[in-house]
Formats: sequence, structure tokens, C-alpha cells
Amino acid sequence: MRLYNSQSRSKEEFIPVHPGKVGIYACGPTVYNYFHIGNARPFIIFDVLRRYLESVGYEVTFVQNFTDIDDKMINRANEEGITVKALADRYIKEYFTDAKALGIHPATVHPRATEHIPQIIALIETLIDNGLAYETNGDVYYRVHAFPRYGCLCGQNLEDLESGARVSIGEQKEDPLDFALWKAQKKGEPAWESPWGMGRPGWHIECSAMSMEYLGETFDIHGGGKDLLFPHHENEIAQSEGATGKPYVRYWMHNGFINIDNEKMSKSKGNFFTIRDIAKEYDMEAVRMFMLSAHYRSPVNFSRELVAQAASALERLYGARDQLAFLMKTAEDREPDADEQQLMAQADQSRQKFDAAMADDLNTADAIAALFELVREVFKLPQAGVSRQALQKAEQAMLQMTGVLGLLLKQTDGISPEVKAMMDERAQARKDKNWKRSDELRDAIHAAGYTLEDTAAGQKVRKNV
RNA sequence: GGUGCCAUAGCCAAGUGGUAAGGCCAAGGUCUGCAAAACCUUUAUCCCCCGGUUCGAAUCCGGGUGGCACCUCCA
Repeated sequence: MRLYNSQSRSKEEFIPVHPGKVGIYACGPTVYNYFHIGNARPFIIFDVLRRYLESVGYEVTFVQNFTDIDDKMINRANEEGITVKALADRYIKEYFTDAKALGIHPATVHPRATEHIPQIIALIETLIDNGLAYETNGDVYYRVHAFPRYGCLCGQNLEDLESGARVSIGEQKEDPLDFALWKAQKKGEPAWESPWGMGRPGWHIECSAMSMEYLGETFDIHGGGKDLLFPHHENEIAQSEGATGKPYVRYWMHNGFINIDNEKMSKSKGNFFTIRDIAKEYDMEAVRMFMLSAHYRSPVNFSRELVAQAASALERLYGARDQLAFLMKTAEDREPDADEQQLMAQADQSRQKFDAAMADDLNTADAIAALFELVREVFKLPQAGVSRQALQKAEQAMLQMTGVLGLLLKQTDGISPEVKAMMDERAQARKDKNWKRSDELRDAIHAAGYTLEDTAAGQKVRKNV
């Protein structure tokens, strides 16, 4: 597999630290609210990366943290008059609800910052011992100038970075670029005991501490949104490598942003959507399809029309799956004929193209194209009496591909006895050429939530979207 | 100011040296009692513009134009 590494700015062959195993750390949400459409992109992308790596045989340890202590958490908790812990518990629960709707598997581990205070403190102490951090008035800062490689990820030197830096009033830093590792307690804030007094961890240090806790001092893949490249990930490198003296991460992956109607999503512009908002209007699986229809590094625009397009494409995919299941009922146990052999060849070809696309820096758009090439062949099959062997091969290939993408997650529901009765009555009505009654029943079935189609092999139902 | 990204049909989007994938939408046709779904056909002589390299470029190089991001704990 080849992955684009943000650090080298080029695609590199993926070679894991430990053969057969992959460690991935993805920056998770700050749990002060429902997560938004922009958060959803990396969650879905790294879920697909993980599914893909597992599908080709890797044992994957996937870590995604919850930031459950920071300024936003404290402010929100104060607004609502609840504790930071209660706020975190609530939105972590909501995270899993939304993630499930989007087809995102739970990570191997979902560490919370507040449950790793000892590891964080130990890491800061090491940095102080190494001369890379200093304490002033209960705050601890990272001494950026003491880490020669600072800027290695974002590709900028200290002088250039400094020209854009600004200092907040009240901070006693040696240098404007120095960043907080530990913040002394302010009135009314949650705090933990430390060698520097009561306080709480800075944002950057939690990811260094938790990633190394679960994945080791050097691990394979670290990802997040492009905006995290600087300063968050740059700081993680400074912290981790400054403490261990070893390379921290082999491959840095960063996803592009989602714009709303060609504008950056922001609360001030009023174009800020949480997944929970979108779920009221759209099928979450269509949102996933939308996310995978473009390459993960490109910026994408999010709009109502684009989700509708994704929903239509997804419907075609479901149609193909249902068609295979439908054909299976009349499948024949015999050798495949020429057309059926072509279907089987297409199944192999699609799989190959799919794998090649995924192996090329997770090119989901190209992979989906390969999937649809098989879909087209499936629809060309006769309505009944197809070779079972050929059907099974096509179905297996299709489900393997959709499984990697995390699509086609909905099961086909059983039909209720009422709908079944209406279908039976309609079958008789059609036999009697009673078209009026037949159409009435079709409308009634539609109202009951199903769309009816007449095929050579009888009536076929599918659930309305 | 520093650093980087992007520009492909009505819409979305792959393709990074060998002659334009796939999806959505649209039109015509086939099938159907009528539908629906599906299938067939049509839909970019051309990939923002101008130069250059090359037998050959959407793909490489230079210069424009337009859009965007990071440098502000926003994925």
C-alpha cells in the first residue's frame, strides 16, 4: 500500500513497524457538543483505512481519543451548570450514536484525556528533565527553540513561524511559539494534582501521552484534519520525540476540509451543521457515500444536492444487492454459461481494480467506480434461472468491496404479513387482469413503506428510501 | 508577509507522459396492462489561459488568471 505522507509531501510505500500489525492514532472530538459534518470526514476516512487494512490481513490497533478537558469543555459546562465530567459523558454517548449511524466502527481504544493524567505528568517531567520544558507560576511550557527539528512537519522554519505568532496577555513564555503543556488552575476549573501544583493538561500533550500509551513510542499512522498539521501535530512530534529521542510517527495523514456552499464552515457564518442536524433531513449512509465519493485529501463542498446524488448512487448499489438476493431464489445448480462466466470475470476484475485503488493512498472514488462496473453486470443478468455459482461469486465480491467501504449496512427487512397479503391479492388481481384493483394495491403497499415492481419472475418489493 | 493546495462534461469526481473511469441529472428507445427498476443509445476532439519540453501532455516545466487552506487549541 502507498500512503501520502504529509511530512514528506509524497506518497510512500507503507511498511509497518511490526510486520502484520498496524497502529493508528486519529485525533478525536472534543466532547462539548454533537460532532459536526467536518468532524465526520476524518472519522469515516480512518474507519475505511482501518477496514481496508484489516481486509488485507493486518491486525490493526486503532486509537481515537476523546478530548474531555479544555477551554471549550469548561465554558460549555459552566453555561449549562453541569460538571465537565457530566458534559463529557453525555457527548461521548452521543458520539457513539452518531458514529454508529454513519457506519463507523468503535475504535480499538477510545482513551479520554482525563483518565491519563499520570502519563501526561510523567511525559512533562521527562521534557523538563531534558531541558525542553519550563515551569512558570504553575504553568509549564514547551521550549520550542530547544527542539531543533521544530517545524519539520509543517515545513516552516522558526523565523517564519514566529512572524505569525502572537502572545496572549498574561502568559509568561520565553518565546511566543512556546506552547502550554500544563495550565495552572484558574478559579472554578477542574484540576489535578501535579508537581507544579493543581492544574490541567494542555491540548497537545494528551495526544502524545495517549498515543504512546497504546501504540508505543514509535507507531505507524497518525491522522486528523489538515488544520491539525500545525500546531497540534507539530507539537506532538516535539513532545514525543523530545521525550523519547525516537521517531514518533511513520506516516502522517491529513484529510481535506469540508466547505458548505463553497464557504468554510463556521459558527459565525451560520453554516455550521452537526451530524445530528443533518440526520433529520438525510440518510446517514448517503452522507458516508458522499464522503467517500471524493479523495480524502481534496477539499469537498457539502450541499443538499450532493447528498441527494450520493443517495441515488447508494440506491443503485442496494438495488444490485437486492437483485442478487432475488436471483438467488431461482438459482440453478449448473455450470455457468458464457455470459455468467463474464460476470465472474468482472467480479475478479472489479475486486482487483478496487484493491489497487484502495492501495493507492485510499482512492475511494476510483474504488467505487470499480464497484459500479460489477453492479452494471449484475443488472444485465436474466430475471431468473442464473447459475448459483456465478451469483455467489458476484455477491461475495460485491459484499467484500462494500464491507471495506462500510456501505450497504442496512439489512433487507422481512415483509409484514399485511404487505404479504396485499401482494398475494395483487398477484391474483393481475392474473384476473383487474388492473384497477392491482394499482390500488400497489399504492397501498407503497403507503405501507414498500415499492413494488413486476418482473418476469413475479412481484419484487423493496423498502422505500 | 511565510508555507502549501486546487482548477476535468449540466452537477459530483477518478485519471499525473500514450490518446478522457465511475456516479447523479437529461433526451430517445426496449421491456411493462400501466408503472417502477433495469438494459441500449446520445451527452468533454477535449481537461482555466498563454508559452515551452516531447514522436506524443489533462498529465512534465515556466508564466498568468481564478479559488482555497495553514501560520489564531476550527476536523
